[in-house]
Amino acid sequence: MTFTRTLPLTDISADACSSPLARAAMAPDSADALARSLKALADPARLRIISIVSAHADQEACVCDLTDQLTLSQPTISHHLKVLVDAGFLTRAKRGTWSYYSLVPGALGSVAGVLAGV
Amino acid sequence: MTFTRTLPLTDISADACSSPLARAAMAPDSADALARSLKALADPARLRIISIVSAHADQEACVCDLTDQLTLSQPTISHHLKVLVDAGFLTRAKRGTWSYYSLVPGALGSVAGVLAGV
DNA sequence: TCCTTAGATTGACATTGGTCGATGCAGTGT
DNA sequence: ACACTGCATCGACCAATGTCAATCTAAGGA
Repeated sequence: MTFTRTLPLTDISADACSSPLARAAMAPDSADALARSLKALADPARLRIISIVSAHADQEACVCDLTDQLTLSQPTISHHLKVLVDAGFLTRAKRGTWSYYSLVPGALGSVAGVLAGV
Repeated sequence: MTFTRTLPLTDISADACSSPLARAAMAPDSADALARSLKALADPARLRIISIVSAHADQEACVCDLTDQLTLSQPTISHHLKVLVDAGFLTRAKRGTWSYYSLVPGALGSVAGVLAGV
């Protein structure tokens, strides 16, 4: 069944506390995706890892660079690196005995951009 | 005791895998602070809350707006709101029976800016 | 071939974090 | 005064997360 109603412009749907919307809210899916990215970044050790990698002239650092500067065990650092790779912020390149980690270009900026637009 | 050594430009300190630095890495304190902010944002429900608040024309929403749109219990939503207020992303204004939450201007953009500069 | 080294993986542990039901509390209307 | 409503707080529970010691794997050098 359908209704046709004439309402004054000041009518606010059912609830007295609600105010009008200027635009649509974020979709649940987008919120999930952004939250996953932010979770990967929301750790001091991981932020420092990203910072150390990006501080290198060639945007690349090996694990030994990180174990030197972070007061964390090697397995823990390896764990954080995996989280960042899985989240798409770093890539791993193995050369000889060493593993080199690089920033994925634009990944951080993309998250920052989405965040600013929320 | 002090040393004076003459080294070729290609010398890389002690470790063979290390490459030169272009700039300093993030300080541990800064990493902690940024991580705290990101942790507050790194949850789908909280991102949607921020989005719903900012979607309102007056940048303000009451709790009933949120309980309508999020499939979460009222105490859970209240918990998320507290996290966001404590982190400095929202402010609370109680008027009559209702609590209205507003965005703190620039808070989100500030985090996005710091993130982009890491 | 054996030993050493760089780093990833596993398993265990303690801590944090998200969720809800129950309760408390301040405004509002009757 | 009383009941009701909107929201915050509390207590408990379970899942997710950060950390490390121990182990495993692959690459290099003797």
